[in-house]
Amino acid sequence: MTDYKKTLNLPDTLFPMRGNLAKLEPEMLKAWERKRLYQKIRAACKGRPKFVLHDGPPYANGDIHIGHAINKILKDIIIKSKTLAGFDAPYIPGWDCHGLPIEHQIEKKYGKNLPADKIRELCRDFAREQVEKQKADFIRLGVLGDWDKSYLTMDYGIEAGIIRALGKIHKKGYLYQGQKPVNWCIDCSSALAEAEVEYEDKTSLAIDVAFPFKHNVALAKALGVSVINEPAFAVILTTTPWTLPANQAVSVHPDYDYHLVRTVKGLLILSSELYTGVNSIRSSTIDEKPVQSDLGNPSLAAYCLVNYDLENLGVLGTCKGSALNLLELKHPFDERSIPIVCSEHVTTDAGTGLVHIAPAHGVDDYIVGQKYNLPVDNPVDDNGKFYDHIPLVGGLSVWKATEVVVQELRKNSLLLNSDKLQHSYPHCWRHKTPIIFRATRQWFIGMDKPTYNDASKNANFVPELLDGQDNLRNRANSAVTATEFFPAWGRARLESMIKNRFDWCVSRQRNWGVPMAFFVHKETHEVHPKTEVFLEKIAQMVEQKGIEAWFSLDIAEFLGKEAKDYKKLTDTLDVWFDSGTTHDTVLKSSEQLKYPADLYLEGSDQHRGWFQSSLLTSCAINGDAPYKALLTHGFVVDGNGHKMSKSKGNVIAPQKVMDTSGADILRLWAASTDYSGELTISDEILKRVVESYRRIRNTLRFLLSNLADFDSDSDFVDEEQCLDIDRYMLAFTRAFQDELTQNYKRYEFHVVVYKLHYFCSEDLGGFYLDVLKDRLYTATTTGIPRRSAQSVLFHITHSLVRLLSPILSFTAEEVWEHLTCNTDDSVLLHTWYKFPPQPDVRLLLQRWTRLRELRSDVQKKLEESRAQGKIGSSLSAVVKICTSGEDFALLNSLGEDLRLVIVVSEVTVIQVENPLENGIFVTPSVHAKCERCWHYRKDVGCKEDHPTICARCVSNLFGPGEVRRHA
RNA sequence: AGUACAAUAGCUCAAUGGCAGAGCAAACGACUGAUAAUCGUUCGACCAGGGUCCGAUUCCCGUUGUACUACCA
Repeated sequence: MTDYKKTLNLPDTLFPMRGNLAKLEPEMLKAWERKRLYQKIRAACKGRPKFVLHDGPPYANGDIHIGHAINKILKDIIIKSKTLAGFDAPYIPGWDCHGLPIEHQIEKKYGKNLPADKIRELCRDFAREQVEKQKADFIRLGVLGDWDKSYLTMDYGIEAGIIRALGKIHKKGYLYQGQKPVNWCIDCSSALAEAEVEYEDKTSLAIDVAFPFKHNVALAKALGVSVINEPAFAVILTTTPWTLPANQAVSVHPDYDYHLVRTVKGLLILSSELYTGVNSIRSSTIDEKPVQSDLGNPSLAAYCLVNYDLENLGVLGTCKGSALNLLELKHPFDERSIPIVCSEHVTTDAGTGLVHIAPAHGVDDYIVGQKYNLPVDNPVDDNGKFYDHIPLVGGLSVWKATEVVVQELRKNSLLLNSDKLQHSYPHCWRHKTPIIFRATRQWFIGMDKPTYNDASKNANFVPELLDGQDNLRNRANSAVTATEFFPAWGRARLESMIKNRFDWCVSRQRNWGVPMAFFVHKETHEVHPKTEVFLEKIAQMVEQKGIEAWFSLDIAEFLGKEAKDYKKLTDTLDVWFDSGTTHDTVLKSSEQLKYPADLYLEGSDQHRGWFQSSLLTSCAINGDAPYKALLTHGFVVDGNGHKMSKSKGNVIAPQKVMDTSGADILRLWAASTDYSGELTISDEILKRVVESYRRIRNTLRFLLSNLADFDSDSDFVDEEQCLDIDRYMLAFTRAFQDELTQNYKRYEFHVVVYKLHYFCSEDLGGFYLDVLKDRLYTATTTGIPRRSAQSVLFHITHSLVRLLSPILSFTAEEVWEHLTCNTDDSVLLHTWYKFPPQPDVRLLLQRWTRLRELRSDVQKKLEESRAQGKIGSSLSAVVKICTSGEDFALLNSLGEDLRLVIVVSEVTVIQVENPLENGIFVTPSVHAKCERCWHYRKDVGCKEDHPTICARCVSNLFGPGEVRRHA
């Protein structure tokens, strides 16, 4: 008996079924580094149109988490797909290195009493360490980039660039100094950043204060009543009585209703809106006393009167808060007049519906103050004491002042109530003492300040884009209009943020940051008139020695005898300014990159952050956005849609996934998830990803294994000589590639993954390869039918490996090595596969689409027989198809090849007149099974010396080989 | 609390003001020439609720989640 298995062309490859990615990927990374792959790609892409994705610098602190991973992977997929699409797409990764979080790390480790230059030195070292750690992980993800020349915002050149950028913005007239309330710790004598504040319970004195109206006539008019001839008061509640000396207004909500209520203590303005708070304010009082019924609902006014122990003697009038706008009040213990203003931040869950406004002591107050042009006079010094010249409380600490204020109010009969209140209050994280809000001198970039220059000089700036005046807000607005957004809602988000944002406070009182390298006049605080010249000189010094050059600089060297009138500004820049100006310090100065970038890609939080800081600085400097398009991805959450936290224990570390499953699994996950919303990850999800990876990998393996003996130089069969099904699959794959490259272009990677997977399992595994196996294995090795199949498999593999490579970079490279046997080459050095020309494939596609449907109909019937135990393998079956019309013609046209498409041993197609007679009938074959090709054929044994094989095999083995036209 | 985005089968994704479509998983079966693979068949879903409409998975309200902002007199 002959072993016919040896006569078959069975699959053969060294490409392993299991990826063993965790082990192989690091080796491949070494190989990429060894052959300088990134630099090779740059050389190969030279002269092509550029596509610049500018890397938003992650903050150089802590190990990378899954959020970093998704961001870098998406960027990498884009860079690679753009390269394949024929662009020169460089990638220069960056890091954000200055700022408070790093300074904190150093303080935590070394204490906070180090000299400033030592802190900066330690910070610099720390940041460098962090960068190296993160860089190693990013590289491990398979992210290809110029890691040797990555940019750090603490590079001396960039530090100098930041100072120059500040100079440019200053020159345009956007920079100004102003007072703004900040968190202030009395014990630190310093401003605190948000991160240095913690909330704790504190007991404060809550007092209700009556502000006398100055003009009853105006009040009467507002209320629509004829006359008011008793003293009237607007009543406010405050838990910080010490802020009353800085009071500049009383605010009402424009849409709330307000009553003028008669009491024995005078006429009081109180809101008649429903009280919506829980009884947190003086609850004991409320519980004990019934709410006055003649006011009807439990309104704020009703609650207040109960608290004040006053009887409602009648409501004289009612009006909307907006009607009270700009009425004049008398300050309760100062001679000043103050206005009533309107503000949306007034609420009904506590107080009177009227709020005392001290712009120097509260952010909301400050905002309202800006709107109404109220002065930001701050009466409190660095140590929390009122300045000596302040009446009543001069020289007192704010806490002492509280008592004095209360006494004064009581004396003036303007105190309606006072009570102790426990509430959450900000405290200094170091001293654990209550902080205060206090306005200090800060530097701002003005959103609405007119641009100071003639715009015509600026090549990029298009004045007609501006909506109205040339200022930063309008410039930013126009720039947003000119930007493309993925997904589209990003535009509305950025737009509304630009519209509503306040001036950008760019100064910080910290050590680890780029200095605002100004000389300011000791008396007037004005910057030196020659600032422009100085800044350039300083920038040159910083270029040599880093920011330390400024801090160690001798003022006399610069200013000579003027030095005594000026001081060096010790403020540093908000770290967002550093990253926000990378379009100026990195894009413009790099030979590889260009301004503006084609794309910025970050998490959705960066609408508030980097997207905006970059937009503002670029609009200030250039008049337009530093990017043509913005792409946003969501945050990573767990399988239940909840955010990851250590305490919940649902954190998935990218390092762990890479070390167990491999980076390609993480990449496939990242690509398969729709990033426009939140991205879910869990062990189950990863398990599914691994399974889907295996499917793709196995398909590639099968393709490779059937190309083992195929030499593309000598064995290629021209398209027109290929069998019908091969020509169909070629056309199909071309269309498939076109679709996928479009999906790549639109950044729809999850669609790419889905389609790739479908293609591998349905189009290839479930159809084409299934049909092809017989021909590949049993046909004459070098005959046209087999070479035709291999030619198309070659095209498919080359197309597929490229389509995979932006996502499954490691696996694609591994395939590439097996496919080309060239270890110097890389799939990433190529562009999308160029298929041979194939004119007019419409009919071809149509025919086979229908054939596949009919094939699937037969398979259902086969399964029925199989379930009944009539047949096992589909080759053990004989099929009779009764049909009519086009289907008959189509099936019949395949002739003998039809059974090979359906993968059964025998098919007869019968034309019927009546559609009711349509049907598919399956019976077991009565013939012997050919030992070689496993078909059940009547002609098995037709050759005497080979009694166990069929005629087809005989011809393939000893004759001219079988003839096939269709499949 | 406000704003934005999201919600479809166990998982990842589609489509649609008029029968909700895939792949994976699962179940069953076949094969043993892709074999820790492969092929086939089957099973399975519109966020609870309310509204607009002849009709809602789709539009509106609400719920839940996420992000940003505000946490306050």
